[in-house]
Amino acid sequence: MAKSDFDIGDFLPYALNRAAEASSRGFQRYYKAKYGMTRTEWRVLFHLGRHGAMTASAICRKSDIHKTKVSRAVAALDKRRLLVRRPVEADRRHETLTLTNAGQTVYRDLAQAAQRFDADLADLFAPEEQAVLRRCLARIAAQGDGASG
Amino acid sequence: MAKSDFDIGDFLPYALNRAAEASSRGFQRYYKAKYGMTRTEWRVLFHLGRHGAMTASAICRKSDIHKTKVSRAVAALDKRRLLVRRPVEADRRHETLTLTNAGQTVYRDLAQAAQRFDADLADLFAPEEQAVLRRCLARIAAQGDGASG
DNA sequence: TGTTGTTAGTTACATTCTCAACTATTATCT
DNA sequence: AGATAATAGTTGAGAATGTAACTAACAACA
Repeated sequence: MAKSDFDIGDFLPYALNRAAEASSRGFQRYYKAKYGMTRTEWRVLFHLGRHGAMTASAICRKSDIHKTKVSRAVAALDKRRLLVRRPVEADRRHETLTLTNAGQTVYRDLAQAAQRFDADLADLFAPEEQAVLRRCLARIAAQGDGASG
Repeated sequence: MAKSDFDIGDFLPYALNRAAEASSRGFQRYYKAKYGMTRTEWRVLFHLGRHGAMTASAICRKSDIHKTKVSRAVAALDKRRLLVRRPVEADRRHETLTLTNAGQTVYRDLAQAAQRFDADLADLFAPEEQAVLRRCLARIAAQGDGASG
């Protein structure tokens, strides 16, 4: 059964990882150099900028980021005054997170930069290829844990 | 220019990351639970198992893993007696790394497991889709740093 | 031979991640 | 009401990573 010539380059998770790292590098350098931001911080900022005020746990659900990472990212963004936390009256375990004006400015800048990087990447492919690629990626992500053993 | 409805899900590096993480999870759990291994350790082991004895710097070149990570992974594998280091007579800066019998056993087990996981993933796609996917991933990885601004 | 530069690999430090334990608040069930 | 469980979010310890500085061995050239 096991082909002895199975190479690590054939291993899909490996190929995905390398592509993910390569494609992230440029944008990562951008927000790191310009705002000293972490990937998690950027993602949290993005969710708030794109979808409006929400609680930390809502971000967790939407993004699949672990709550400790979100918690720390929120603390960092709060410290830099890019967002404010407001306790929810009805349930004081929750805090509503809202971007400040400064936070929205950063969000807009990063969102635009992200679009530029994305467009550059998209140039590598024909439209049909890109469609297939995105479809495949979505399917892999959706399949979640799956994969027997 | 900037479409305001640009969503994080549309951002290719993000989609790649999620797919990479989702696809890695199962296998990662496997080698972590069974051998207490790190991803870097597995990769180093794999290179040695697949391509035979080589030096640490050769592994760095082939795998694009940073030398400090390789160094630590080699130390860990050495400690568990999965490989042996043999200084190269002609140039004593080098060490030849060779898997022990125990190391080869682990390699074979992990290589087979990797193939199983890979096959399960491949089942998500039609053959043409899979071809396109792999081609796209290779192109992204190859493009390396690229991406202008 | 001695100086300078390069390469292989390790070590140190600061940051980030993971995982488990913890506090505070609300929900449930009797 | 009172005990128990669940949820939101934080904190702390240990592992993993990234970056830079370091040691040791070789190369090249005066």
